Amino acid sequence: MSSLNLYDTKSRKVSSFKPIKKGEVGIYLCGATVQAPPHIGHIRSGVNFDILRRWLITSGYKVTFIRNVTDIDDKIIHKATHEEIPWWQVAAKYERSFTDAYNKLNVLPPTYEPLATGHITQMIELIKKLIDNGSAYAPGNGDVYLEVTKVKDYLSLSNQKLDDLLVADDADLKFKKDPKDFALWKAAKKDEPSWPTPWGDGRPGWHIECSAMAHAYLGESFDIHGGGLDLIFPHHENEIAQSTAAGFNFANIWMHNAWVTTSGEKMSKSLGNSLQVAEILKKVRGIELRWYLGSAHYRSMLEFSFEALAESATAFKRIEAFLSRSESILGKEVELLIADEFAKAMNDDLAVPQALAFIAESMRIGNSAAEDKKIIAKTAGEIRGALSVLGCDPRDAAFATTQSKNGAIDGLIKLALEQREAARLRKDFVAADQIRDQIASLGITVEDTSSGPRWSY
RNA sequence: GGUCGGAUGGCCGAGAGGCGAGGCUCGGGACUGCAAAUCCCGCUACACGGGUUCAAAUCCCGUUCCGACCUCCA
Repeated sequence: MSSLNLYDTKSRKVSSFKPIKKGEVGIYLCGATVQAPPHIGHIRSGVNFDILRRWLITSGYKVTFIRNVTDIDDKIIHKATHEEIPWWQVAAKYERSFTDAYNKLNVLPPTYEPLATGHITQMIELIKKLIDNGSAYAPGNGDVYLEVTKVKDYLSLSNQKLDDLLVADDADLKFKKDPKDFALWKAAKKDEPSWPTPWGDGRPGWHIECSAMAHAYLGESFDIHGGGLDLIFPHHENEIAQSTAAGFNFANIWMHNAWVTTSGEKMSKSLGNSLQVAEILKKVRGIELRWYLGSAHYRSMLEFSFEALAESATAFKRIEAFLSRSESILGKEVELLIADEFAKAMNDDLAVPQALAFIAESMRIGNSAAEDKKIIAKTAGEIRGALSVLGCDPRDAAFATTQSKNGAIDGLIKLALEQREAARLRKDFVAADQIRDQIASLGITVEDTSSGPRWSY
């Protein structure tokens, strides 16, 4: 069996994955800033990294997966002020909407999901360390800045030069030694939430939380750090700066997922609510949305359209139908198998599109096999195994439906179908079709097969 | 200005020197009382202009267009 190769943003190459500790993987994923409900771009990131995680688990690794929640930032404060409610109510509300979206798309809960505001102590410790070793300074206005010119290899992740960066027009030159120095800690403005520190009351800068929490849960060095493309600079660059300035090795490899785009552009708030996860789930099931979001390679832009989503859902239903047909032929639940070809695709930097081609080919073989149980068990098993890694196993409890498995209903349908079979035998097709139509109007599909009628919800 | 990605058939979406990934849609056929499902066949694409090569969607040079980031961002 092949072994895992992953693309690293820093080296810009695909190379063999070597965990720091044999058999174990530590992953830190930048999660949501909970200031609005999730749109499908946010959740694509969750799905992409969930596929990575599931593949690592399937490959035999013990995975520690940390995904943070940023529950304090400018927008949260702004929204709280605007809505006249405490900041933590804003954060809690949207944190729940993210959790709900993750659950509906079968994104596994992280091993731990730390909140930024729960780790102020760790942040203060880290900042102290940075001040003590001369990497950071507190100019007396209550802020603490990291001195970027003192950081070795600053901007190596995004491959930029410090001098090439555009300087923000409103850069504070009164207290900053260099306009590109960034805040580790921000002094509290009037009526803002704050925490006491040796430098005065304030709140965390944007990047310090991830350095502090990754350190707290994964240690000084860990395997994979992930997030969306736009986090490369400044967020991840600054995380690296803070962590390495503190003497940590930090992340070994960096993985970034690409956007969900609309009309070729990154999603923006101007699109309104239509692309929020909750809205899309009114049109398709969670498993279908997940299938769609996971189907493109994680480093490729995914051009969203409702048409493409609907087509994708159609394709997925075919696979589901194949699995349930297989179950009825086998007379038992399909066993999960991992095919070599599927593993090979996944090991190649999670080449999901190749994996999908494998699924399509297996399904063709399975469908052509009539009722050959050996072939059905293999193809259906390998397909279910693949779906499971992709988080789209229809039998996964996360997608449990409320469909009735009531014996009385099953019996009544069977009775109706017997009536229809009788009508068909006496060539009374008008009556037979009438029964089928009536059953169909209840949302039940009837298919005639060589071994009698088959029905499904 | 700097950094980084794109452009592939009706649509989505892989590939990165040599047998046309795959899916969806559409058309034809097989099967079927019909329908559905399934299978088979078809729809021969790689932004543009040069070049390298026996061979280029893929490599090189140039051009056009689109997008992302440059301290709010998945």
